[in-house]
Amino acid sequence: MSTSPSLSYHHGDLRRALLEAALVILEREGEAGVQLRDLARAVHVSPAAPYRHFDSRAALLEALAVIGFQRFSRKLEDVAASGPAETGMPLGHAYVRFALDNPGLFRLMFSSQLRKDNRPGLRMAADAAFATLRHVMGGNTQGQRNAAISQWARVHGLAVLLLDRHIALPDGQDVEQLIAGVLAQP
Amino acid sequence: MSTSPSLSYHHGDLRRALLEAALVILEREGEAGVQLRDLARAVHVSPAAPYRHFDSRAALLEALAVIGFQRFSRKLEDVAASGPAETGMPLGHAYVRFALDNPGLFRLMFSSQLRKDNRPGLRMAADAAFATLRHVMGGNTQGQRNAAISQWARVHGLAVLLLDRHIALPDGQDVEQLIAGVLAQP
DNA sequence: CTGCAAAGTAAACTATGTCAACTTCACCAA
DNA sequence: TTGGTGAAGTTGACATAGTTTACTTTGCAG
Repeated sequence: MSTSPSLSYHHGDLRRALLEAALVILEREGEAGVQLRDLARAVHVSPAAPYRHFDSRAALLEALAVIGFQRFSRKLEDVAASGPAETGMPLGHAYVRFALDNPGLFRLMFSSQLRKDNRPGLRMAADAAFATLRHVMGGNTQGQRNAAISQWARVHGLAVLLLDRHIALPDGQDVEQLIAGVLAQP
Repeated sequence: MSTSPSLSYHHGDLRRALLEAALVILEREGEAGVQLRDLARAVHVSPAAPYRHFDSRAALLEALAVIGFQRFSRKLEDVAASGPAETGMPLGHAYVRFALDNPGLFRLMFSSQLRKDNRPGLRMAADAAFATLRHVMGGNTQGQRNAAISQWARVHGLAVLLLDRHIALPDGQDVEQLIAGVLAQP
């Protein structure tokens, strides 16, 4: 999958290579571990090379987060398409599972660092993903809206609290059981 | 409240002064804005002075987060003490309100950056705060436990999503109404 | 009065993001 | 074929922030 190691002056697909390397590091060391110089070294280019493709480190992180939202959105759509959504449970489960499967990415997507410098791309990607949610959950009246937000908040909160290991697992119970148990609540 | 501007060589209460300055900056610029050199300058000491009181920047941030959890815990206890907790609503409301009133602090408390370097002090402060929650909500059976976690997750998720402005307010509705509406859901 | 340890200072080291000036190279018009 | 041009990389340097080491000041115990 990795680009052919053309030893030429030009890398050929540096942007993608940087993002791939960044994703690996992001999951292994978290956002702070994603350093432009390291990425450059990992891909065998000079420290300044990434600037041909990203205005700044923040821009690269934004690109990562956007990718994250796209994958996230896709996952949710898949689930929504497969089942007729009797309950929101499968959707909620997919939401939490995505977070647990991509901890670094998920945290980056909801990082407040990125939110500060108002990056329209990120906002749009996030809105698109949430639009999927909103569409699936439906609800026009205020009551339905509140119910939908309540569900969303619960699922999101569960994901975040599990990610940060704030919820202690009772011995003999695995995460899946816990998620199912919590999402089964009214 | 600020320490008397004793122009002496020794500051007198540098640790507290640093934390106070850090809290202000934390709320104004977020975690990234909390820089040791800036804090030192703000308190009129040399850049290395903070190291007499904190091993590292991370240690200072941890101290801030611990303070946050203590305040948080106290808020929750106050609410729990005042009302007989018919519903969890007042507690949940206090939870969300704390987040909205102290955005920088709240985000720091749940920052994954700090969690990485396993800081026992932070973990203990967090556990103490959550113990309050657990105590108030009660619940020994697995069903009760799941219900409690469900409530907790919903409240936490609501706080986080509101902080990051991911929940759009319908026009003519303020945040309080939204919180009440969501927490009123079954 | 004396001396010692706590609390600050000064100066330097390192790492990282970032920029400016230069270089290569693929590609295309003449 | 040739020559130039712009995109993509390189080199070298700068600024800033965290951190360390060696030195200085000063309150205070004995």
